[in-house]
Amino acid sequence: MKAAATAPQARRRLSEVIDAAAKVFARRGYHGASTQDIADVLGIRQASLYYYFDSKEAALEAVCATGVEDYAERAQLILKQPASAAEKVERLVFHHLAPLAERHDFTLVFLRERRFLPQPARRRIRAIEKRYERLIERILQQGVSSGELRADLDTRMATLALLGLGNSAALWFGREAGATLERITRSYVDLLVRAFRVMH
Amino acid sequence: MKAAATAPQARRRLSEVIDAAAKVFARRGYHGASTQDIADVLGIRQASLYYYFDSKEAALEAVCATGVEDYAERAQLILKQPASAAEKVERLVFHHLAPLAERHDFTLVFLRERRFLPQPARRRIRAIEKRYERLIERILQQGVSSGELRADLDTRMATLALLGLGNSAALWFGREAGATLERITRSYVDLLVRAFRVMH
DNA sequence: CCGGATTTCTATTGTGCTATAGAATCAGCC
DNA sequence: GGCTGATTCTATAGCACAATAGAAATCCGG
Repeated sequence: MKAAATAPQARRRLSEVIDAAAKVFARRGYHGASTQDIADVLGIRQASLYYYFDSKEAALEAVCATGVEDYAERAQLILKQPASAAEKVERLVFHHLAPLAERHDFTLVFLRERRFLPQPARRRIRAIEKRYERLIERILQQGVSSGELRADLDTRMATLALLGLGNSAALWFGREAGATLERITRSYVDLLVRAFRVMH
Repeated sequence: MKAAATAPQARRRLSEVIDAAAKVFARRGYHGASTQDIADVLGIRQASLYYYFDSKEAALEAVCATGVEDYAERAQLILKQPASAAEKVERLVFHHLAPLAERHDFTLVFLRERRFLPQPARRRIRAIEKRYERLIERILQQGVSSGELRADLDTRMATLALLGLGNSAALWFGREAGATLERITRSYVDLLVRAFRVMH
């Protein structure tokens, strides 16, 4: 980001530009998208974008950052809440999938294009991801300790499974007929809880 | 493909070229990769590639086709085999993950870059995918009918879950320390079987 | 309605890329 | 040892793209 825009109007315009970048990157991929494509969405000239960004890569980082933010914070809250392990898994899945409704493009760009970020930006983004992953794993370990989840649960693989399910849903969400957020959430929570909890 | 290469030597050389394309597309993404990059891997000139392919897009299709082929065939065999539903799920997962050992690049390119194929090629590839998906769903339905899997299982979502798990593993396989194919397979089979089967 | 700040514009530079055309080289066989 | 087809080469056309410089337009508080 170039200008330290603080005025609310400026902020809003900047977020419109980021939205446009997200839309274009999601549709065409980072390298397949041109800055001209983004400008077209906004109805401005290609060069005008450089008032908002120093580079195309900076635009990608802004989109990816929007795509990851909040995940770790929400997981942190869930970790601390007094609730059963099953409820915590449900909340994790719910909050993982919910952004698909309003920020689908950002999620897609984060998942597919973050690997093209230049090293420093990539590390910044990866740190947030890692924090989120660790929180999920701790929530599962909590469930194991309390005896609600199976003692022999491989919590690392379980974490990757939960993330894999959620992230894969992002890839076909909107193209899979009949797959509402509610149905996906219900199915996945059901699946994970059955797989994780102790028998009874 | 340009030349109808039939000599075994020519076939082998062509597959070397496709391997190189897979490697480069996997690393840099389709649009981020140049034909020069592929030529560099092979130690030949950029223009020489056009002896093997009519276009960069044709190279992508060849890689994607290699990435999907065999999946549907194997699922077809599993569907017909006399085995328990749990065993069939195990074989499905096993055969879904096994190619990661030898054809990781092809799998990655298929998963991430197939969407950039021109319409006709994309349809050809998608037809194979669809067939694979339908076979998985039929195997699950078979298990429901036989009473081995829960009667209230949402087989469509279960199919997407199985695929989502397997495909997400492809994305981090090789970078996740300690995650051998065997461990991943075991964890995922265990997870899915617990989630799908009737209580007891 | 003035003046500074914000936003968008025109114009351009330089680079990298896919793809084509046609020449040169190589391998095997008669 | 030269013919033949397969493979790789040189050279280049032609276009698209990211990014810069600096001028114009627009907006807003006083």
